[in-house]
Amino acid sequence: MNMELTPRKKAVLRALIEDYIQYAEPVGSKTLVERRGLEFSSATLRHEMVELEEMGFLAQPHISSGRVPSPRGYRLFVDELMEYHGLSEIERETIDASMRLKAKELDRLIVKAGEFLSLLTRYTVYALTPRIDQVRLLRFDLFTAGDDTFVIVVVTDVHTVKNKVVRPPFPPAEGALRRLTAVLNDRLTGLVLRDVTQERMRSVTRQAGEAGVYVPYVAGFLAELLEEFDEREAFLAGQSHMLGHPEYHDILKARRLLEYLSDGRELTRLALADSDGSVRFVIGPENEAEELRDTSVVTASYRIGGNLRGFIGVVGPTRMDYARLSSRLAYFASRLGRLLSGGEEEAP
Amino acid sequence: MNMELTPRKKAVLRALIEDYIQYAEPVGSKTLVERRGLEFSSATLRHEMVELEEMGFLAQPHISSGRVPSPRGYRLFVDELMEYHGLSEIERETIDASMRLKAKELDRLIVKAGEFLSLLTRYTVYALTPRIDQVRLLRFDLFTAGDDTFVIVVVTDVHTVKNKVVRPPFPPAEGALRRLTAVLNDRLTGLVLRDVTQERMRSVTRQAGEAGVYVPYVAGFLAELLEEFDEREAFLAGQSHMLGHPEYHDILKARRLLEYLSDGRELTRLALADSDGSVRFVIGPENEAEELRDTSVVTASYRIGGNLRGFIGVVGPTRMDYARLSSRLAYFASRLGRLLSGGEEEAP
DNA sequence: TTTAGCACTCATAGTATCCGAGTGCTAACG
DNA sequence: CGTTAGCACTCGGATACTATGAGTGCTAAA
Repeated sequence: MNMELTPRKKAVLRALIEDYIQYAEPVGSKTLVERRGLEFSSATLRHEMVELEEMGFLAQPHISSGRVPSPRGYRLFVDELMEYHGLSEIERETIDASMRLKAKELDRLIVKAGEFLSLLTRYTVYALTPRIDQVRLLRFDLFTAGDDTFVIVVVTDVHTVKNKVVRPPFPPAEGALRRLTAVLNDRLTGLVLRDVTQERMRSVTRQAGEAGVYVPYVAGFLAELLEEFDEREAFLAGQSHMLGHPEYHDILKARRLLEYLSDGRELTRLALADSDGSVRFVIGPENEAEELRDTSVVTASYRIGGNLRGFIGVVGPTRMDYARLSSRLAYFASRLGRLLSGGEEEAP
Repeated sequence: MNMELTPRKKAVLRALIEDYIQYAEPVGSKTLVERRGLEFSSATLRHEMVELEEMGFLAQPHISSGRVPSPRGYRLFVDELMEYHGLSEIERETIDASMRLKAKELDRLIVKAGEFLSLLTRYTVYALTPRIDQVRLLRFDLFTAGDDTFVIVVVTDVHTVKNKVVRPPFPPAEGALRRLTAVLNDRLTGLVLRDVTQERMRSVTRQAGEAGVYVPYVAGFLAELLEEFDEREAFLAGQSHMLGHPEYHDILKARRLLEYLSDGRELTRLALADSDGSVRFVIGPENEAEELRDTSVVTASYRIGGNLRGFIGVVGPTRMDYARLSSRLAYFASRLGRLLSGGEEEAP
C-alpha cells in the first residue's frame, strides 16, 4: 500500500478538512465529490481515505460514518496544506479602526483589544500582558496632596507612569518632600528597578536628612511595582462565543473549559507564540493542560518597544477556521504592537 | 373561596419555594410533607396550592406536575417570607480576607472584587464603577521623561492620580515645563474638572509665556479625563457559573444571556440598587430588558467616600438562593465600600 | 489504476408502550 | 366545616423496537 503523501492525498485531506471546518459533520466520499468538486469517483476517494486514516490523518467516529480530521490531520493542514486568506481592504480598515482605543493604561488597552478580536473572529480570546522584567526608572516626583497625604510618582521607560497615594502618620512638609525627590532622582534614576537594593535605599535615607522618614514608603512602593511588573496579567473575552460551536453543546464540556480559562494563572501557562508576527497553533492533544485536550489555541505575540512581548490568542474547538483566523490574528497582533509601541502620541 | 394569604398559605408558599430553590424541580404536595415536614396531609396542601395558584403565586408546568413559584411568588418571598441567613464568623473572615487586594487602580480593584464575589456565590457577577461627576483637581505636575516626551500628572480627589505621556513635535525644555506647572497649579487647582473652561485655559496660555505651546496637550488630557470619569465602567465575572444552573442547560438561552451581559453598555443600564447597604431584587419579568425576562438580578451598592456610588450584583435564574445571597452580598458590598473609601493607607 | 455495483453497518429519527409522580374530585371523618 | 383517605385520571419521560439512509469496504470489470 502506498504510504506516501501523494499530491492527490493532500488534496483529498485538504478538501475534507475544509469541508469539516465549514459544516462540522463527518465528511463522506460522496460529499467530497459533490460539495468540494474533487474530480474522482467516490470509490477512489474511499480508497484514499482508508489510507489517510491508516496514516493517522483521519478518524472515523463509527464504522459506517464519514471521516473527521484527526489532530495530526489538522497539524498537517496548518503546516502545509492550508491557503492563507489575505485580508480585504475593508477588513484591514476595520482592524485599524479598532485600534483607536482611548484607554491609557496598558491593561485596559489589552482588554479592549481582546474584546474586539473576539468580536472580529467570533471566538473566545485570551490576552496576556508582557512580563516586564527590565523596567528602568526615569524619574521620581513626590508632592503633597490633600491634608495629610502625599503622592509618589514613578516614571518608567515602559508605557506607564505609576503612582501611589500615601498617608503617613506624620504630615509631610512640602520642603522635605522636595528634598527627598531631588535625592531620589539623583541616586536612583537610570537604574533598572530590580537593581534598587536595600543598600541603595539606605544611602538615600542618609542623604535625605529629616525627609528620610518617608523613604520606607518609597521603598515599599518600589517593591510593589517590582512584583506587579514581574507577572503577566491575563484576560479573557468573548466567552459566549464558545457556546456557539456545536462541539460545546455539551454544557458540561463548555463549562469545564470556561472554568479552566477563567483562571488567570492557567491562562498564563497557556501556549505562547514563537516569534513576532508569526502565529502559533496548538492543536487539541498538543496542549499540555488536560482541560484543553480537545481544544485548539492559536496565538500571536505583540511587541511593545524593544524586547517586551505580550500574547494574544484565540481558543476554540480543534475544528477552527485556521486559515481565516491566522491572517486576521497576525495582522491584529502587529497592529496592536504598533499601537502600544507608540505609533500614536502615546507612550515613552 | 378564601382568597386571603393566611399564615398557613404563607408557610406552604415558603416551603415550596425553598424546596424548589434547592432542587430545581416542580414541587408536589407529597414532597412538601415528606421533605419540608409540613404537618398536614397532602390533600390539604393540594387545596392550598390550588388557591395559591389562583392568586398567582404558583404555576404548573403541565397539568399533572408539581408546582413552581411564579415571579409574583418569588416577589412575595423576598419581600416578606424569606428568613435572612446570618453570616458565620468564617464567612465573614473569608470576605474580609478577600478584600486585601493589591491592585491600585479603581477598576482593577473592582474587577478583582467581582471575581471573588462570583467565586463566593457561584453566580455570575457584574460590577459597575461609580460615575464620578465631581472630580476636583488637586495638583498638576509636568516634567520631561526620555528624549522628547514629557509627562502630565494630575492628582484628583477621588481615589486616583492620572497621567499621560506626551510626545510633542518640539522637544520640551525643563524650565518651560516648570513654569507651566506653576501656572497650572496657580490657576486650576481646587477647581472641579467640569469647570475648567476654554476661557480658563486661554488665560493659562497667556500667563505661561513660551511654555504656552504645551497647553493644548494639557487641555486635551483634561478633556479625556472628563470623558473617562463621566462614564461608569462595567465588568462581568464568573460567566461559567451560569452554565451550572439547570435552567441554562439550553445552550441557546445561556448563550443569548451571556452575550447580552457581555455588552458593557447594557450592563450599565442594568438594575441599580436603591440605597446603601440594602439589597435590591429584580425578578424575572420585572427586568426591563427582554433578554433578562427569566433571569433575576440582585444588586447592592457600595460607596466611595461621600457621594460616589458603584454597584455590584449577581445574575442568575429566577430560582436563586435569595436568602443566602442577599446577606452575603450586603456584607460584601459594605466591605468593598470601606476598602475603597480608604480603610487602607490607599486613596486621597 | 479507476470505477460501478453491492452487501453491510449503524447512528438517528420515529413510533408505540409503560410507568409513576402528581393531580383534582368526592365522600367520609372528627 | 376544615381535614383527610381514596381513587380515577393526566401526561412527561424512560424504554424498546423499527425503519431509514448515508456511508462504508470489498470485488470485479473497464
